Amino acid sequence: MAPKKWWTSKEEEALKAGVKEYKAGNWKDILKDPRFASILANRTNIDLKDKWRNLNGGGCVSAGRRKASTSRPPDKRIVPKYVQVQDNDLEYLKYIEDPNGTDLDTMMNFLKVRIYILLFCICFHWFV
Amino acid sequence: MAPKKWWTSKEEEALKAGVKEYKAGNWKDILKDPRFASILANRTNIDLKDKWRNLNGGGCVSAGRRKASTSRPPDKRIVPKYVQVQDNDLEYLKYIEDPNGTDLDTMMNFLKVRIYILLFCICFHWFV
DNA sequence: CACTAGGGCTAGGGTTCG
DNA sequence: TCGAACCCTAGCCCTAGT
Repeated sequence: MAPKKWWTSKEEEALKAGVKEYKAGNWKDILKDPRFASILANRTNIDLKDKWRNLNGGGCVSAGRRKASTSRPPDKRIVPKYVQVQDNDLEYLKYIEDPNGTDLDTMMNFLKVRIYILLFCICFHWFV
Repeated sequence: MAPKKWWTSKEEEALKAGVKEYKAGNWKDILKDPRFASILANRTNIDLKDKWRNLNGGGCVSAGRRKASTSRPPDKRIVPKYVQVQDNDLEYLKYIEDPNGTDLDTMMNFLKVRIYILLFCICFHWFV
């Protein structure tokens, strides 16, 4: 088995746009489109098919049918090893590219930059 | 939820022998082996995997899949809806009580307090 | 050989129950 | 509360059919 390559939002959006353009099933056509080729460079037509299946509830691709989702609603509970992103946190994260989430290190770097800018503004204000 | 079927010693020994033969991760191969098939008749490959995980303290299970490593490296991966806590992030989080993690809002409030303290120290230093 | 549909498999986090 | 057993699903693989 190859190590899992998790789909990024960018890839997911490219796939959705590709399906909108070429319809589901024409995976190779999507891959060959120059608009999506670079984004989906390390995805195969099989990968596209599998991802589309997952996006549609794991059922079959053309006629979706699947039992009701049993997934837990995104409440405020403590999540071991993970920090859950709440809706009201989006304000803090809106400048981070991936809307689906990001690793904490990236977020921390983002916050550091914000702090440095804030400090610079304060210093500038006091000097002039 | 299905009623729990507790593992017998015989099943456990068969699982261990199967892992010795086929390496952990090849659960279906173990089930198909005639030496173990009858003993593990009412266990699925998922059951084998889960049991092996329990036998090994809940950690990583598959050390020898036939084709390649399937385990995803635990670094920097993008996690939709979740922000993974990295080892080098513990520095930021060590003052938060819950060792298992916390929701992002709590962490953000913690960071805000740290920033206010920092600003106060700077102001104090400049005034005196 | 190239491509797609669909079933099957594993890993790993989550959930339930004793 | 804790852990064994079970559930859920993303991503990948395998095979049949065209």
